[in-house]
Amino acid sequence: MRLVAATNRNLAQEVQEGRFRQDLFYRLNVVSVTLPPLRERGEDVLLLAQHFLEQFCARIGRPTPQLSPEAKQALLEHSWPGNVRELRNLMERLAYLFPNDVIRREDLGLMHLPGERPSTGVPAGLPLSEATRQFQIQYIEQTIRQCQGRMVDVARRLGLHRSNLYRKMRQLGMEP
Amino acid sequence: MRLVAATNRNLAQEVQEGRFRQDLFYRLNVVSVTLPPLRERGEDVLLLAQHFLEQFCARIGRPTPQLSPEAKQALLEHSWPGNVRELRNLMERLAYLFPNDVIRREDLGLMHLPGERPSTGVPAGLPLSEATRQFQIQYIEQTIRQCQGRMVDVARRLGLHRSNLYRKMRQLGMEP
DNA sequence: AGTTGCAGATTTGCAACTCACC
DNA sequence: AGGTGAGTTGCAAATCTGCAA
Repeated sequence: MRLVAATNRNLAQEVQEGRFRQDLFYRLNVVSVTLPPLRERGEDVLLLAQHFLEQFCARIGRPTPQLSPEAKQALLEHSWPGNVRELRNLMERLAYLFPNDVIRREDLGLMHLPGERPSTGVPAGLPLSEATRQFQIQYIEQTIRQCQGRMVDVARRLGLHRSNLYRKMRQLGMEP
Repeated sequence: MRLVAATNRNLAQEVQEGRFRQDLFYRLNVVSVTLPPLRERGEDVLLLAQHFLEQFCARIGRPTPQLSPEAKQALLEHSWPGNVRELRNLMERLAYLFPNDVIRREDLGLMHLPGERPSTGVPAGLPLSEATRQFQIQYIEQTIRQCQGRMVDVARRLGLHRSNLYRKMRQLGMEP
């Protein structure tokens, strides 16, 4: 760990002082920029959480507590509107406020914030068929709106034959 | 450019398989998060645009069109409130909607906005099949993350039989 | 605009299988 | 020896698609 941390310092420093290859820096940049937001990074959330927790606990000189399985699940399900910053702050709070051996789900105090939806606009946990159904309804409705109801245009934009557009709509249970 | 994508994949993979220090990976991420937004990155916008355009055109098997000088100028002047994601979506739209040799400034339709962000997380104007493909990729990836890679659980949550989950993933073009 | 019939393509569930790991 | 989980394959049945009417 010490070694890696040192590497990091050097890297950031090199970049700032222009000794680090700009194209390599660019690569890293692209890699990172292309990375999805925290909520889409799955297990990384846990790795990061662990990392922050250790870091803060070490700073204030207390042993690092474990995250309970339920707590981990909660971390994975949270949408992290505040991205890494939010995760970091949460871990800091935990390090200070919960001097237990194990961090439980309740300790996190995450709860679903209103307006918190997965990036797809469709709630998680549904069967794929149902999730897809909801998505397609939204998508078709949106297209109908954009074509102002002209179904020929709608069908063309959706890449469907007219007949199948109607069939699809009936199958999805949309009436108008 | 292709190399960058490959590098990214490998890096993420290395991390997952534990051969790449997780904290170093985290460092890279932080480095990137701290980087200036797209609008301040000058010519990178054009490089990225070109890259995405090639990528999407290749996927649907059409020759890559050129960006006219005016179009390039427009790309550079745009403020990219949606960052790289927005740029990527735009190039995808172009690949599908404008089968011309040259993409003109008007084709970009940048000017207006920022209301046009669809609630679905998938860009508008795509064929339903392609839009659905993208949605399902996101949805499945999200589920895999929440199940931390245990494909039995993933299949159960998606209401699919395991075998069909794998078939679906291959059909959608997701390998890892 | 909206429907239907039909043939061909796709997708599904299911079971059975291999492979690896412990 | 078990036991678990990943990943694949062969069918037949169900579903979806394009086309023409």
